[in-house]
Amino acid sequence: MPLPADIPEVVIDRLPIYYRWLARMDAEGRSTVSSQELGDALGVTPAQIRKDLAYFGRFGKQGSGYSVVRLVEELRLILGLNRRWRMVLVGVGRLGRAIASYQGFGPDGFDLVGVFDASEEEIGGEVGGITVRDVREMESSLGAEPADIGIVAVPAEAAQEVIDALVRAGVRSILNYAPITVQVPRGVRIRRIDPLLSLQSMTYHLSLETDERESAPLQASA
Amino acid sequence: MPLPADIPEVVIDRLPIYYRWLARMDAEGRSTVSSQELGDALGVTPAQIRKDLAYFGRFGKQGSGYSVVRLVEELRLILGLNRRWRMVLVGVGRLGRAIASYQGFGPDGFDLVGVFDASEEEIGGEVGGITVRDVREMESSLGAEPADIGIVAVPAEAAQEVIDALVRAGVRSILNYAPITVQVPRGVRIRRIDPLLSLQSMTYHLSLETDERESAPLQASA
DNA sequence: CCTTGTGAAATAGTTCACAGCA
DNA sequence: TGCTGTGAACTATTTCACAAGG
Repeated sequence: MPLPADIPEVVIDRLPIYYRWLARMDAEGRSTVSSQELGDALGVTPAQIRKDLAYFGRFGKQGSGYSVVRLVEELRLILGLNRRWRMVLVGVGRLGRAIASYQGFGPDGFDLVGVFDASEEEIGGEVGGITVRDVREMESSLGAEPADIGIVAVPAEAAQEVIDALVRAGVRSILNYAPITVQVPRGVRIRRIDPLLSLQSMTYHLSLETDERESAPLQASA
Repeated sequence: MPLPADIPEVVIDRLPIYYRWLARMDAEGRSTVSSQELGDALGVTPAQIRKDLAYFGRFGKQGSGYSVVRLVEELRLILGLNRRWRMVLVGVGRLGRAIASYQGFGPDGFDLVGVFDASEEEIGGEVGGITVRDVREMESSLGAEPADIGIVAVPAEAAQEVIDALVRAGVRSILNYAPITVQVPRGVRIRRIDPLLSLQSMTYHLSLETDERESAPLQASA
């Protein structure tokens, strides 16, 4: 592999989107695709797609475009989807249970291998087919059986503490569902899944539109 | 209000993050905060915070910083959080049910006012205290009782169709939980909640780290 | 003719650094 | 003194536009 220099994060974020569409096309038997068509399907400019892919190699053929199978395979390698990843979940409230029972991660190479909670009532119980362990023994558990990714689904108040523990346990990538901004040391990667933030930025635009609509008659008559 | 020109989307996306932290500080009785402290808490540079806020007005005081209550109130107005928003949910599978029963939206002004599904077995049932209606009557239902925001939690195959129907029904903001990229006409705002994409971009970095660690000894000896 | 890969140009976003005010 | 608001400088990202290859 070319093992690239430093690729902008935005580029990395788009690759899974390309990958998903291409994998679907591949499953449907499509053999080639142009940056134009891929871009049309995904709402991205063709130039951007070509630039993004060019960071990693020269996968296309002038005149015909990209081989779908080839590109799927390249993206699998680039994104590290050619192996399985071990995830642990912390928090088995409503949300944690929903995540644990979600069947959509497994087929893509993500295995839930551990579940932790702080509540006496949950510890020892079973969630998503896995026995819930005490979050206080998480650090030592992960020492013996490391995990690649931590999923945090605890209340906001507990999130920082849980994330600190995950980091101490050597987890370098965290998916945070708790509605709070937490600190992580350099080298640890954290992503938030926070629908409320999305809703609140959407209402900014909705409010603007309402204001415009209300003031439009005034402007028209002015 | 200043009713600003065109604010970059990234700025709008940060406001709810500021808002959340400030609301918490306000609840704890904090009276003022500097851009420095806010930035430290949220992992943002102070200059960025000042620039972001300056798009909307001059809320700070030299020497002392920002009044927390004042800023919370300003952000409430800017983000349109001074009123309630009507949301409809489409899809009552596992994920849809989890969303419907999530109690975290209500306190922030988001009300679930309608739930739709395509399955005969679900229609007429109850989810999150609301009767599930046939998605085929969604358009006319929303004509009578409009909604501001649509939440899509259907399988990927159905998502585009459902979103088209929401758009026809006049919904201008959509939160898409379906694992697929869909098309919306200009003027309609869509945000995806897609944990798998986050995981897949995290594994890019995880793979890189693994590669580095493995090749480090070779480099050291070279 | 069609479509890639890519420098160069353009646009967008962030950070600096400091005047000015409390 | 401490901190905001803000032009100016810088950095990042996107788009353009075209040579070159199939």
